[in-house]
Amino acid sequence: MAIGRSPSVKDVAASAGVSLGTVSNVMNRPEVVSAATRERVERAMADLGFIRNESARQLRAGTSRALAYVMLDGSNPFFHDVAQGIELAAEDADMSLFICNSNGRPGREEVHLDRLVQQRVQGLLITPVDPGAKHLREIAKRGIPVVIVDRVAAGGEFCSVAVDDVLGGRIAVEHLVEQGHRRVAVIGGPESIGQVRERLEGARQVWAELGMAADDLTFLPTAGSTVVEGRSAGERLAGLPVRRRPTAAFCVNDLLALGLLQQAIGAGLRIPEDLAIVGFDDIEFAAAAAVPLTSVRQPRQELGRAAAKLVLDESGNPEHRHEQLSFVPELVARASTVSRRNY
Amino acid sequence: MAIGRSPSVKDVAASAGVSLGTVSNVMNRPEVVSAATRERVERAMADLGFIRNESARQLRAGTSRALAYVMLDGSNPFFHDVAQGIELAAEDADMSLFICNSNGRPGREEVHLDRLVQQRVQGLLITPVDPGAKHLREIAKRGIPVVIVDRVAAGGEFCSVAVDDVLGGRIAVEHLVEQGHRRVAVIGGPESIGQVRERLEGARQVWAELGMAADDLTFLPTAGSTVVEGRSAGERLAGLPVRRRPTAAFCVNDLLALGLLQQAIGAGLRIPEDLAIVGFDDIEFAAAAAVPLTSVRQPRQELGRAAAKLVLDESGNPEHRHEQLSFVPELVARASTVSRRNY
DNA sequence: TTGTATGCGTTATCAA
DNA sequence: TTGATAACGCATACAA
Repeated sequence: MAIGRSPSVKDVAASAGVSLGTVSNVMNRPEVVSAATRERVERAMADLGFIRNESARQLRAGTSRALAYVMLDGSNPFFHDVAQGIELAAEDADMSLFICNSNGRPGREEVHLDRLVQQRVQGLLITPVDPGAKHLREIAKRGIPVVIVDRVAAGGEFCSVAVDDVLGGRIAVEHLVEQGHRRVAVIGGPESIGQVRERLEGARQVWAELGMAADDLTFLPTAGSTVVEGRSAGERLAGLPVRRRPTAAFCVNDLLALGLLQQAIGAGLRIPEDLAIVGFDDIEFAAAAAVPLTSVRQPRQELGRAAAKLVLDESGNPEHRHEQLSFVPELVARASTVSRRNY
Repeated sequence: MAIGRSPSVKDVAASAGVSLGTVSNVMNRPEVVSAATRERVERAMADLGFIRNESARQLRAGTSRALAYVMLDGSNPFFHDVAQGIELAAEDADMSLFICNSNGRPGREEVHLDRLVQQRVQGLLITPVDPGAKHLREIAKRGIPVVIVDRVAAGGEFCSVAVDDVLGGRIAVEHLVEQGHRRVAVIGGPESIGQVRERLEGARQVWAELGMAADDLTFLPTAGSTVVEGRSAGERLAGLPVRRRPTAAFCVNDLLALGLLQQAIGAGLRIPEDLAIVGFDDIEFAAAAAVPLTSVRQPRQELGRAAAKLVLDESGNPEHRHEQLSFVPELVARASTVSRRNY
């Protein structure tokens, strides 16, 4: 019964007493084979524990039935929600999804990309370290559909799916001004990240439009957008003289906001009375924070789903044209900016 | 220049004016080919943008150079840290890692598993929904190394890597008793999960050994181990009459603990004075909580690394014997159980 | 309806 | 040192 290697179509054919072509037909065009032989073949497959060898099928077909997503930062739950959206869309299309993580390192990103091209993935989704990197263009040139996720593809060379970050910055700061704040800090970094710049720009735009003094909008650059950086930003904030100290902070992502929140509470500040905080992304932990975090919500799963649909379209539809999809962010107000109780 | 499909060794051979075997040699045994031809071939490869087709190589080799990890719950950062550890070990062995997520659903798990077997992955790591499920045994029977992660493989059929959960429960509760607590709640669920039972058992063991009254250790079962469940457990706790209400809670994971923490703070309790809280896993968000969370630390990355080494060994070493590795958990005391300041 | 033959891209064996 | 050739497992065009 047990043979050393995995049983192949040939083994199944022999066992069922049919030719190898018939076995293949049972799998791929069952309607052309008679019920009797089909059943015989199916039993043989079950008996032998036959499982199709995907490599062989793929070699024959020229391409795989797999998509891949290279995410930027595995420690940020935001990307997992995006991945989940991609996964669901892939599932609908009967595709596999391989998830890789570059951790923000260009080198790792390239290693993953190389491997994925070797695997001949049918499509590639990526939140790149550098959206302008030339290896992305090279992959696209090979005919592999590439979709940029959570970044805008400059120059329209790729499809991309993102949220309107300028608008996101606008609604965050607009909300704070509505809550009565007149001195606001924008916290985030590094500035090399396009999103940081755009969210900051949105903040500045609306600040000016509302007639606020430019000096009262402080930008506090950080080395990264992590919890740790958020804490240290909080310390820097605390170091400012009281009369110039912002009464509210807009953090370019929730990790930063969570760090800031923690530091502020530890320092004895009341949230939002002493310091109001707005984050960005609305990850699950935002709502679950000790003081539930107001955040600019990105439709995380939808982002992923839409991106997956675009790769699939580019891969299958000869009429495909690149699109830059832009989603509208939405403010979710919670206790970190709005005090429920008035004492 | 541009040909429709990806260039193959044949194309490279033609372009370099050598035979296809020579091209293969350049890739796999460069020492046997003369410097001059090697260089010529390499230039041709670069010119054409040749990238080895992994499917073909794999078909030839019979197995892939990929490992896979099927994780149980993508929304729990714990599993991402484990995955990261696996990834690092895979990288060292020059292997790819495919990450899948069953989300606790047996059906998804099986779909992923099927696909991975079709891909002929070289080894499989999994935190299974049900460690006793027979499909795992079937995969192992095919000769694919299977390692159970974060669960103990009962019966020794597989290798497994886990933490001593009974001990984890012991040190958590021991710590609370040391802090002076005499009424403690253990929160977690569902009870079908072996770890929940074991951590609870450890708690009961040490409770008895320390001579405490059995009645004063309350088990509060939950439907799952999520932030939301933690919050609702907090509400149930608050509903208990004050004199029977526990002064401390041991949650079987950090997500629960974070939810409980949030609910308790929202209800105006002081942490740890009114309620002390211990979590389990020590995920990154534990330290970053508003009140930093005391937690039973699992060596998350180490778990992953060790698991990967075991699959690799099982795959390559004919002398391989199954092992059940057990790591020792460690208490990380933070502000949620120990008040720094005495007013 | 079923069988036979060919090729996908790679590696390895053997001969030159 | 290099070249020719077979084989991996599957899908398909074509023949029977």
